[in-house]
Amino acid sequence: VIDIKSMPELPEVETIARDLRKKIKGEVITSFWSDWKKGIRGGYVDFARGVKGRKILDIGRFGKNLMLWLSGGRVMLVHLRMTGKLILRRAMPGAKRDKHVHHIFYFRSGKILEFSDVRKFGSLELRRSQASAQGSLKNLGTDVLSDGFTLEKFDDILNGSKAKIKQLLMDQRKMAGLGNIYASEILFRAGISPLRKAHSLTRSERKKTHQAIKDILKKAVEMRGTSISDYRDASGRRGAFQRVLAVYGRAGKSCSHCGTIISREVIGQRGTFFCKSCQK
DNA sequence: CTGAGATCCTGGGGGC
DNA sequence: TGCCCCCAGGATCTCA
Repeated sequence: VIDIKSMPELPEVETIARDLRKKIKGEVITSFWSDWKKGIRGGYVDFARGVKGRKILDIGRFGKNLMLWLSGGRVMLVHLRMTGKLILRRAMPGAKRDKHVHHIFYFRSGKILEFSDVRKFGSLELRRSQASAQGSLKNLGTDVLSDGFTLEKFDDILNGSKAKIKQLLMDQRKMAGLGNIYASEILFRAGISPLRKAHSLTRSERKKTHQAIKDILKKAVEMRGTSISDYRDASGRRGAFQRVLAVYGRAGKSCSHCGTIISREVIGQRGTFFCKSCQK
C-alpha cells in the first residue's frame, strides 16, 4: 500500500513521479471508475474509454503536473492541486471506499490507484499524443528544476515585471513548479522581501534568489518533499522538509536567524511569511 | 501580453 | 454542545 498525501509543489510531485515509476510502470489499466466527472477535462466518457487497456509505459513530471505516458501514444496529465492524493493499494472487494476518493484506476495485476481529493480542485486529462499533451501545458513557463532555468532566463523573467517578486515566483506562466510554501522559503533564503517589485532586484539579489530556488528545491526533493500536515511519500514516510521550514507557517514565532517575530501578510490572495529584518 | 480579481470546493475554526 | 458563517488555498479563466 502506498499512500501519497501532500500539499504538492514541485518536490512533492517529483517524489510521487519517482515512486510511481517504480511501482506502476508496466501496469495495464483494465477499467476506470469515477463519481466526479467535473474533475476530468475533456469528459468522463472519452477518458474512461481512452485509458482502458492501455499500458503505463513511463511516468514523469512537468511543473506540478504528473505525466503518465501510455501505450498508443496517449499521455495522461494529473494535477493534484491542493489536496489531491494518489493511493496505490490492492483491490479489496467489499472494502468501504473513502468518501474523498473520486477516481479509481483498476490494474490487471489486481492493484488499484485511487485519486482522493478533499477540495476537488485536482484534475485528470487524457491527450492523444505527446504533441497534444504539450498543447495542454503550453501556458506553463520553464520548469524551475530544468536545465533551461538559467540565471539569464530568470533575469529575463524579472525584467519588466511590475508584479511583486513573491507573486512572480508563483506565476506558473512565467516559471513552473513553485508554490506558496517554497516561494516564502526561497525569499527568506535569498534575504529578499516578498513585497519587492520583481524588476527592482539588483543583479546580486537576482543571483541569490535564483540560487535559492535551485538549492531549496534540490534539498526538498532529496528530503522527499514538505510535510505540512500529513504528507506521505509513496512509502508512507513523512516528508522531512517540514523540519527545515524557516518561515512558512511560523507567523508569530521568532526568526531562527535574528529572533525577530515572523510576519504574515496576504500578497495576491496568498498567505505570505517573512522576516522583516532579514528580508529587505 | 500583463496583472487583478473571481471562481471552484469543503473542512474546520470562530462566534454565539 | 451545536449551529451558522466564512475563510484558505493553486491554478485557470475572464476582464481591463
